[in-house]
Amino acid sequence: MHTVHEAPLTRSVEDYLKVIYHLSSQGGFAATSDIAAMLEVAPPSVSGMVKRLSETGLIEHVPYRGVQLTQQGRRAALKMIRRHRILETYLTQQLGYDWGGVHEEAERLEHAVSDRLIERMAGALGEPRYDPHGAPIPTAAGEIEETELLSLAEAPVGADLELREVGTQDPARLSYFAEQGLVPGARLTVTDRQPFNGPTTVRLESAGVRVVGRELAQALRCLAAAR
Amino acid sequence: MHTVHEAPLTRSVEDYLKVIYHLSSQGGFAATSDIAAMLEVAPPSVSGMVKRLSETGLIEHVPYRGVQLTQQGRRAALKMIRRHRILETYLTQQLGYDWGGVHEEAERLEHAVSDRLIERMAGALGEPRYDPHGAPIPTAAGEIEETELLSLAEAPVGADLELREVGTQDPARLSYFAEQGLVPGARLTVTDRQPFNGPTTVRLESAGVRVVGRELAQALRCLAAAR
DNA sequence: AGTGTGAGTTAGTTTAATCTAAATCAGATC
DNA sequence: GATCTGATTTAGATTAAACTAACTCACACT
Ligand SMILES: [Mn+2]
Ligand SMILES: [Mn+2]
Ligand SMILES: [Mn+2]
Ligand SMILES: [Mn+2]
Repeated sequence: MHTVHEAPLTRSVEDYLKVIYHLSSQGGFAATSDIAAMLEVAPPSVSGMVKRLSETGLIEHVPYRGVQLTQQGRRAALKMIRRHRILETYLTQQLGYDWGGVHEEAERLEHAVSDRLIERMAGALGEPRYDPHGAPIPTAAGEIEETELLSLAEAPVGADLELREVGTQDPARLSYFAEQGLVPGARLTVTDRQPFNGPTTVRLESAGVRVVGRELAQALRCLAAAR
Repeated sequence: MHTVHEAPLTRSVEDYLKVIYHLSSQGGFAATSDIAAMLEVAPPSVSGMVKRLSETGLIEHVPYRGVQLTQQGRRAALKMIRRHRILETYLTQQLGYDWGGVHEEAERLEHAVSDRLIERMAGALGEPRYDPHGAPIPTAAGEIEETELLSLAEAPVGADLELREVGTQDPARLSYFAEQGLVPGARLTVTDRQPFNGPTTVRLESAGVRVVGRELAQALRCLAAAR
């Protein structure tokens, strides 16, 4: 089990790997333009980086089709995702950050912390399994829980659901969700959906009725509630 | 009090400013070769950076003599030193780091944290005034305590002293100091000094006698003890 | 005053990461 | 099957930060 040389990755490389992980997690290829959009860089910048990453063996590139992570790349991506989510959890629970402001801070810190620090934070938190947005935290060994979740926008009327994960990192949306009681763990029943991409209406178990437009509903990822 | 543009500083620039601060804190100029040695880069790298920093107005360069910080540069340096020392204190007090391992971690984190995070950490610690090595922490406003300290290597025999600051960041030396009880706050009396740069012998108020070689004694900075 | 030496600077190269402009590809449409 | 179009790649430039090799300066010593 001797790991070879392992040149340290740059901040840029680490961010590319995370984005490629997210874009290809449903099995497909990550497209150049999608990577560019998520990282807010120009497409040629991505082409350049893609060449270097595939020479290093972190990704597989099929020209004009897209990229996928190799085993090595996936390992590195999951390590960064663990760092990011442990940091978000720590900042929220120990330093009073709210779940809107935490992403930006973690986005920078994830590249600067040592493994040691992350494990100390995880220890102080009692090895948390989910971040403040409900996203699963990969283990130090690189395993991640993969639960099929259903977005609220496509849940059938009548379904009893548990909100598990809030899939946005926009502070404004997050603070709106929080004030609506739409947070991970919330129990709800879908009572109505309007046609033509219209809003979904839900009844929250511990609060009132909420009408959620399609765009926001897509970010709310749920699981059939245990009853 | 409107601050102009303020382009964000790079990691490199921030480290240069800190080093220049330390090298010129006794009033003089920081020499190119000293900067190079402390940052572990080649002298021409320093010359190049010096040109850029003086164009930006962060330092004043007198060719062949050295550099000094401008007001703006000093402000930026003190901000980094605050970050570094708050981080060291936080890692030590909240996350179980020992005072040997903490410097390296802070050296990277100081460039990634936000002002907000630093102030949260400082708040959680009760606005600490000294870091784990006894070094004063600049305030958020950029003020730093400047106490004249006497190195143990030059303290007269017979002096009653309080050890205030341990001026090294080498983990091996730090752990040796800790096991000898030579930590900030320790009270001691100088009982002997051998000639020709020989060792200093001290009696620790709450422990026994210690013989300290010249090199280590120079790192122990003391103040005449209040009695 | 002349000279030697070490410190400092200049010149030129390298690598990572970005950009814009231009060329090319692949798949959809006619 | 030819053509259009948007996505992708290539080409070439820029900036930060480092390096080595070569040159130059300041100053101490003779
Ligand atoms: Mn990041
Ligand atoms: Mn998150
Ligand atoms: Mn640093
Ligand atoms: Mn310190």
